[in-house]
Amino acid sequence: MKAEKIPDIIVGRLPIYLRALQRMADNGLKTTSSQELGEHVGISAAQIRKDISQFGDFGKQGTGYSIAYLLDKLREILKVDRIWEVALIGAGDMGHALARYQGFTNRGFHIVMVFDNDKEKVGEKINGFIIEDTEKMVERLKSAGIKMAMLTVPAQAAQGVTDKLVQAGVKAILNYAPINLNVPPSVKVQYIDPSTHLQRMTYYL
Amino acid sequence: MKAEKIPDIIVGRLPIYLRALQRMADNGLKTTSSQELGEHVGISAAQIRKDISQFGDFGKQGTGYSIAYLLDKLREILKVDRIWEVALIGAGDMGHALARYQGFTNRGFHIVMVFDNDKEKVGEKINGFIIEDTEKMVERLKSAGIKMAMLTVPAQAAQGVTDKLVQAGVKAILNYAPINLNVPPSVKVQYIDPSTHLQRMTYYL
DNA sequence: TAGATTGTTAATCGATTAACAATC
DNA sequence: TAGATTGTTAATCGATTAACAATC
Repeated sequence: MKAEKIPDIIVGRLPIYLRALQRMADNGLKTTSSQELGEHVGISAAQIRKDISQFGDFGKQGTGYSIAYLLDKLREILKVDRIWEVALIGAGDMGHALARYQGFTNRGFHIVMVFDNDKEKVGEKINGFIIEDTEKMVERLKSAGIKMAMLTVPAQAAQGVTDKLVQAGVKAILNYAPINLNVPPSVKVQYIDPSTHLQRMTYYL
Repeated sequence: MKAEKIPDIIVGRLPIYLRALQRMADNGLKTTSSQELGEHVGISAAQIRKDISQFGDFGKQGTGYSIAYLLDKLREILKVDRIWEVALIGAGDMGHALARYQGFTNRGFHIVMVFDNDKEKVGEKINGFIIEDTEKMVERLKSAGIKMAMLTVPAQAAQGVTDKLVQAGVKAILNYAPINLNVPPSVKVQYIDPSTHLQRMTYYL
């Protein structure tokens, strides 16, 4: 185990391992090997061992990894051994789909607030949440100490909302708007843009 | 310009450049430089010049790049100088949101079919499309010659549907199900899993 | 014990950056 | 012309793979 700074590219693979291990556990498996896990996620066994060994000696020679133990450790490393409260900004179609999405449960996340700047929508209920006015967002996020947000507003509104999120102390943004966001280095952004993802594949067609 | 094989990591950045340039064009800008584009997308000027120069000499010393010309070239390279017909499999919340999504227009994609295996949903209309039965999917995709699909079915159904897509000749899959898909090397997959994306950020919180 | 598989080292491979001649 | 910026080369940096001693 090394205590040095872990490259971003390795951190990025851990959730993939976590997801595959979770699935193995759900299927009743008890142990796995770097070889087997690698086949599941399409990554070489050597790389998986190297990645995991950055954080500790979690395996056993001859038998591999205890799935339950490795799951625990990965959740701990990724800090998803707890539930993170997430704000959802933008109550359009995509916002609605995320508000109803079941896939956050057991993965460490829970939507607790929904905002929209459309006065017509404010006050409406969506999956049990009352849509709140974006004008009150900074105050609400600050007082609730929320660190994560999902952004499903139109592209032209995204940077403005982002500035407010940063101001409110949000440190991680999952951005569905098809635009690059400008944030200070202390704030992380992940991008989900279906068109961009599709365009990564058309080159090969 | 080199005619050699282009690394996947470079191809993956082109849609980001394309999106930023599109935005500049929308804002009425005519030319840009690797420096300026780099500031927009958070990539070094040197890398942008190197990436672009893999495909040709599209810039001019002293003045930079014509935005319109570079847009044309990037669209051509990425093969989004045409409209790709895309099938949507899974008419749940996420499927509905994608069926209504406006962001595919002008980016090279058009949803033309929607499938679901729920007999209750089959026949229903969603954004003008009639939801079709997954049983008829392979035949329908084959005869329409569709090469791209978006998958928004539950995780436990995803691999089965994927096998049928591959059988139908689909070569690019945008997978929203939180599971790794097994496909032949000739088929490309891109993954969108909000929980995985969020978990890439919690490590830094 | 024999077989399997880890963690780690060294070698290889690939990607990024810095620098600058060419030239618009 | 002078200033700006490209395309490209060489240097640096980082990531992946192969191999194997350690050991369960």
